[in-house]
Amino acid sequence: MPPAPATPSPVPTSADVARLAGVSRATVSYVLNNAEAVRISEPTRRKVREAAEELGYVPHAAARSLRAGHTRIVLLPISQVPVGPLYSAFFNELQWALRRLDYTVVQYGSLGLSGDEAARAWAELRPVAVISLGEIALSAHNVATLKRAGARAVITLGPVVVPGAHALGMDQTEVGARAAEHLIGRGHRRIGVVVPEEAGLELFSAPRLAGARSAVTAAAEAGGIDIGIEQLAMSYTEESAAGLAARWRSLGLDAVFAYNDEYAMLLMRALQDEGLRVPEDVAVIGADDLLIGRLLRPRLSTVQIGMPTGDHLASLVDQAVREPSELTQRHDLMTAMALHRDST
Amino acid sequence: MPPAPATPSPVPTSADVARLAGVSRATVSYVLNNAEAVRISEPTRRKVREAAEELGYVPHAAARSLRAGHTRIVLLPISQVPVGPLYSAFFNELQWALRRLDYTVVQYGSLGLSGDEAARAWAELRPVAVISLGEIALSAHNVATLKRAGARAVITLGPVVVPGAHALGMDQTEVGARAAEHLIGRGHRRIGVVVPEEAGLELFSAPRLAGARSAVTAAAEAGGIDIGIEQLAMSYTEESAAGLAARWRSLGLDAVFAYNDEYAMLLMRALQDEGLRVPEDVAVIGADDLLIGRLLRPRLSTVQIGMPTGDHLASLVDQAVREPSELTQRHDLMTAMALHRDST
DNA sequence: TTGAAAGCGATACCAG
DNA sequence: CTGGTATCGCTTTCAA
Repeated sequence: MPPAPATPSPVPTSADVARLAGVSRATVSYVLNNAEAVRISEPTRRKVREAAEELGYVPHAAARSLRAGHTRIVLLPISQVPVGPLYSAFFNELQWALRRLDYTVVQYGSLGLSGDEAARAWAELRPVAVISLGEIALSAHNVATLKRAGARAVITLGPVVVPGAHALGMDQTEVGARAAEHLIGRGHRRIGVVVPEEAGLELFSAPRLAGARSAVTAAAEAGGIDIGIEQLAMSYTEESAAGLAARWRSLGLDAVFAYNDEYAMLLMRALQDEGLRVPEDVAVIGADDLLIGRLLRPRLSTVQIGMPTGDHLASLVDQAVREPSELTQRHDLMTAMALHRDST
Repeated sequence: MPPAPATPSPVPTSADVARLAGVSRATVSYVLNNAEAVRISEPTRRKVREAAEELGYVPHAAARSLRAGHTRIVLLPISQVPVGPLYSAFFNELQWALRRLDYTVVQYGSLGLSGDEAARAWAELRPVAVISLGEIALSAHNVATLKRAGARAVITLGPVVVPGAHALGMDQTEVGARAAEHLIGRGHRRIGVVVPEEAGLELFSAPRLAGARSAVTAAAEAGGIDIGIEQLAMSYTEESAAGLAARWRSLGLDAVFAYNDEYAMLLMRALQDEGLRVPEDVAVIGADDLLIGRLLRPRLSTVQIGMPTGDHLASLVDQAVREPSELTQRHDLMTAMALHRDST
C-alpha cells in the first residue's frame, strides 16, 4: 500500500469549505462575509459555517488584498534606539487606536537601510499608510515610490519636512526652548546642554539643542544681556557622567539642560558626588517628566511634554488615508511646559 | 479635450515593465530575481532593469507569497503594558536578528482579544512563525489553528507551556527565587513581595512571587526556621507607594522584594520619607539592574537578569521553522543573579 | 534565450 | 437564491 499523499496538512481554502458544504465557493464567500447584497437561505448558511468550523478555515489575507487591490496595512518603521517610556507609551497607544480603526499595523525594522532601500522594502507590502518617526531620511522621490505603490498617506512625525508627505511634527525644539527660558528666567547666564552620544538620539537631541539655542539668542537680544550656551557630549553611563562632572568646575557653567530626565538624574548624581550643590552651584533641568525624576533629592525640575493621544493621531492618519489630497502640516500636536521643582 | 482617464496612478506591475521593455513577464521575473536557472542576454537584462527603474516598479509581496504558497512573516503579538527597558531592548534586538535572517516581523496588537479571536486574526496573515510572550492565553486548539494555517512554529516565551508549541521560557520564577534567597541569606525573616497592580504585569509578577515563595519554603525546611512572606499590592504612583509606606510599621516586615528596580526605588523613597532607614529597618531589593537603581542612596540591591541575545533567540526560531518536528522546550535561556549593593 | 499559460486563494459580476 | 468564471500580480513549467 502506497504511503499517504505527500501533502500532510494542506491549508484549508474556501474551496475545501465549499466542497464539504456542498455549495460553490461563491456562496461560501457570501456567507462568511455576511454579504448584504445577496440573500442566502438559512440552512445553507449553517451548512457553510459548520463546514468552515470543522475544517478550521481561516481566510488568506494576501489573497484577499490581492483581489481587493489594496490593503489596510499601516507601516510603522521602528527605530533601533530606546526613545524612552514616553514615546513607547505613545506608540503603543497609536497601534491600538489604529487597530480599532481596522488597520493592521506592521512594524518594520529598517535600521541600516538607506532611504531608497527602505522605501522599496516598505512598498512591497503595499501599505495604505506609512508613519515615519524620521529615523530614515526620506526623499521626495522615496515618498513618490511609496505613493506609486498605493500608499495614500506618508506621514512624518519628525522635524524634517519632506515634499509630498504629511507632517504631523512633534516639535522637539519647543522642549529645548522651554528649558532654556526656565533657566534664564531664574537668573542663569552660563548654560550647558547635554547631548547624548548614543546613535539615533540626535533625532530628538538636535532639535532640543537648537530650541535652547534660539531661546538663548532671543532672550539675549530682548534683554540686552550676555548669555552663554555650551554643548556637552555625554553617554548614558555612570562613567561618562562622572567624567563630565569631574571637569565641571573648569567649564564655568551655572546651569544645565540635560536632554531628558534620565540623563539629568545621572548627571545630577555625578555632580553631587563631585561635591557640587544642586541647585546652588549648578541648576539642573531634564525633560519628559518621568516619575523617577521625583525620587532623587533635590526633586528634578523638568519639561513636561504633552503628547497627542494615540486616538487623536490615529484619526488624523485615517483622515489622511480617506482624503489624501489635503496635505496636512501640523506642528502643534506636542506641547512643552517647564515644571519647576527643586533642582533649579 | 477629455480629461485624463479615471485611474490617476495605477500601480505599475511586472506586465507594465515587460511592455515597456518589450519582453514577456516571465523574462522580467527572471531578471529581477536574478534567476540562476535561465540565462538571459545582457542587453535584455539591462532593458528590463531600466524599464523597472523608470516605472518605479516594486514587486507585490502579497502576490508573491500567494504564488509561493508561504510567507516569511514572523508574527509578534505586542502587549499593551510597558514591560520595561530590558524587554524592550530584547525585542528590538530580536526583530533585528530576524530581519537579518530575511524574515518580515509583523507586530500585532492583540489586547482584548480572546485566544480564539487572536489565533484567527494571526492566522489570516499566514505567518511562518508566531512568537508569543504569553499575554494572550493560547490553547492547544489555537496552536492547531495556527499550524493548520501554515505556521511552522508557534513559540511561547512565557511561563505557560502550551501543547504543540515550542517553549523558550524566560523563567521569571528564578528572579523571585534569587531575590528571596539573597534576603534570607542576609538574615531577614519577614519578607514582603511587591506585586504591581497594573494590568498585564501579572505575567511577570506572578512567577516572580511564586519563585520567592518557593525559595522561602525551601529555606525554611532546610534550616528548620520560620520565615514569613507576604504579598503587597502597589501601583506605579507616588501615592500608592506612600500609602504602603504609611502602614509599613504595622506589617512587621524587615525586608521587601519590590518586583523590579522601578517599583523598588519608588517604595524605597516612600519608606525613607516615612522615616524608616534602609537597610537597617528594612532591606529593599529590586530586579532588572537598571542604571537608575544606582543613582539613589543607598544604592539599590537588585537581581541582574541575563537575557538571551536577539541573535540567539532568532536562530532558535529559525531552527524551529526549518525543523518543526523537533519540539524544543528550553527554560535555561534567562539567568538571574542577585547583586548586592547598599540597600540590603 | 524567450514567450505562453497555468494557478496560488478570494471576491464579485452576471447568468441561470 | 446559487453557481460559474474572470480577475488581482507573480512565479515557474513547458514549448518554441
